Amino acid sequence: MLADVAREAGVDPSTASRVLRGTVARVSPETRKRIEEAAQRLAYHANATARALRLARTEAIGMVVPQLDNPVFSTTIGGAQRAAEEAGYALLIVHQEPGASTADLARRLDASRRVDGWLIAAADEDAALRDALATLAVPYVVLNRQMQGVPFCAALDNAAAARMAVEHLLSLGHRRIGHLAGRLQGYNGMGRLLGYQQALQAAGLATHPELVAEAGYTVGGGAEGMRRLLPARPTAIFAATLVAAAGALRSLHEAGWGVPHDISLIAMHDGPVAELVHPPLTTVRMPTSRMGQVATEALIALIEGRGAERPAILAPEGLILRASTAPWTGND
Amino acid sequence: MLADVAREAGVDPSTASRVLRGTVARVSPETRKRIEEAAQRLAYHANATARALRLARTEAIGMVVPQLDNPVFSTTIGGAQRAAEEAGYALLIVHQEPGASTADLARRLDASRRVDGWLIAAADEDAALRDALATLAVPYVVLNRQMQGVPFCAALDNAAAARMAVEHLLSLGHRRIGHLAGRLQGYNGMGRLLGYQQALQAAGLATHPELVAEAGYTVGGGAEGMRRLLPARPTAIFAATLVAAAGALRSLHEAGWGVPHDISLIAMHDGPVAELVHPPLTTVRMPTSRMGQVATEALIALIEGRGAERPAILAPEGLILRASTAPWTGND
DNA sequence: CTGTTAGCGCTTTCAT
DNA sequence: ATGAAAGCGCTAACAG
Repeated sequence: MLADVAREAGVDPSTASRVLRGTVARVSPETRKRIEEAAQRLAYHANATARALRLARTEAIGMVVPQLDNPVFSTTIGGAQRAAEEAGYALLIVHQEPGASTADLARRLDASRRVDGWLIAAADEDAALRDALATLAVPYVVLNRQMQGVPFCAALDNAAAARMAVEHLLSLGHRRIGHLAGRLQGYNGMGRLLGYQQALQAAGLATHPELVAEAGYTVGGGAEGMRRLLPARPTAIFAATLVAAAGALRSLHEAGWGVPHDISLIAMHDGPVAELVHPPLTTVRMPTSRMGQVATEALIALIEGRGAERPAILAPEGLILRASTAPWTGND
Repeated sequence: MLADVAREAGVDPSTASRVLRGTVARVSPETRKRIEEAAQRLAYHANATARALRLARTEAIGMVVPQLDNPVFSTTIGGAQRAAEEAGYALLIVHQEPGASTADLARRLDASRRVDGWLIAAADEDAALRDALATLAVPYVVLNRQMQGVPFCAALDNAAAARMAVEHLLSLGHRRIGHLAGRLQGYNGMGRLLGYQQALQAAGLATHPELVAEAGYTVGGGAEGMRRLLPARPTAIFAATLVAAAGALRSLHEAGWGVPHDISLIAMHDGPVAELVHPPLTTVRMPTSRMGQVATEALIALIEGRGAERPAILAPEGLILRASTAPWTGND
């Protein structure tokens, strides 16, 4: 209790508060010293609840995530946590159950004023989400996608990542490059497809519809998509996600195609899974942790009235070369 | 604001509070109705901060986790989140950075009285953790291990899971069964080794030291451990974790041993990774989500003064049969 | 059955 | 430079 510290130092609580909060206070050095020592001795830490009530700021931010066990989100949380802690904020995680509408959940917590702002990492953009965001009483920031009319978004540069992946394959001599796409309706899936097309175009290659299969974000989808791509006889594949790539690996194995001997495979996103499969996957590493950090910093800026900058579209961190890609030597 | 609701309903705030909090209140039905309608109309939700200050309870619990991207922890968080929400508590995640001492982090938050209790999922038990726990001002519960003198622990029944795995291999006719162990000093690694030995013993088989290799919890460790096991010519392996199993798969592949043709492989813990590798792994599924749930319920009981029960040691959920195990047909 | 009163721990004018 | 006083929004005695 502050009162204890004040008593111990022989001053009024208000004076102790001034010192301990580091206000621009005019306090005599001796008094300051006495108070600081007393606080130290009593291991004083301000009661966050009382502060929050008085200041009308909780110094906590909430984060809505659709899945915890997806490395993309868990690393994003890591980045957010670090940035929050850095700025003295606590991070409250709200795991959005598959059923629940994204911000329905948040809304309840929002109304109870437990947090000063929201980080929203929604799986999908839908009208319901938009509506919910509009009713939020506190600032918010959207992660992992851009959305029109949202104060701040932090997203990955999907097109650049896709280009980087495809350019790698091109540099290895591949010309028939297939794409296992994410959801073609979604922000991220769309961006990756676009980058894939841009890279081919820049290399003077035509894009063939039969070289693109929507695989979604599951192993089964990846396996199934790969099977559909096989007849087109690609010599290399750019998979939109690690999970889809793992599925592709399975189909290729079943079909008797050796990786990377018969076909090269590169995936977007890096993570432990890339080293667990055989062969280990060459990937494009994305700054997911940074995305969490950037979003959190922007949110805190918003909360503290320092308006946020424009949306952050984060460039890929680079290629991680492993064993799943190799030069094309065959006669195509 | 409560005052608004009270005004709208033409009553005193205290009366509105009584009704809205569902206190055992003697309030006339009409008054109650007026208040409830007013609250509805104004979309009233109590300010959690003010409540917390008044009640000296935040209705939030904190959870310390060493890693977010480990499926064991992410599913545990999921279970905790559900139980917390069910009981009206918010869940505050504190990601323990590799460097930071487990509860050092918690301690700061603890002193600020942001949470009513702690869920501690520590990676390791050490003296520092014990000391830190002892200084906590609020109740806590330890997950993923048992610790002497801790009010409540929720852990997995490692021995039972190991027995289940080994018994499966035995039932397939295997007799030379190796074990890729976790950390042999750790609670979980030790329990798994014990169960492995128990199952062999129950089957009247001797345990051979050369059939056990400490692999830790990394791919590299698993690969390396498997290499050390090879000379002993096991016909089946029980791996303490999925990650170690994935590493083992790599070594086996490099050594030219076919799975499950030449050797069977079963791992503890089930998760997405089991289906990503080739062949898909047979596993023992563990109730990690339930562990989070049970721990949270016990913590809330502790917080609310209903003393918690004895430690919960959770039995495995069962065998998940995939393609990495097969009957032993060779001449051993 | 309902209103009055006090106070949770802190910060911030406003006085002195 | 420091103290006194008020109040953030809510709940729980205590009165009536």
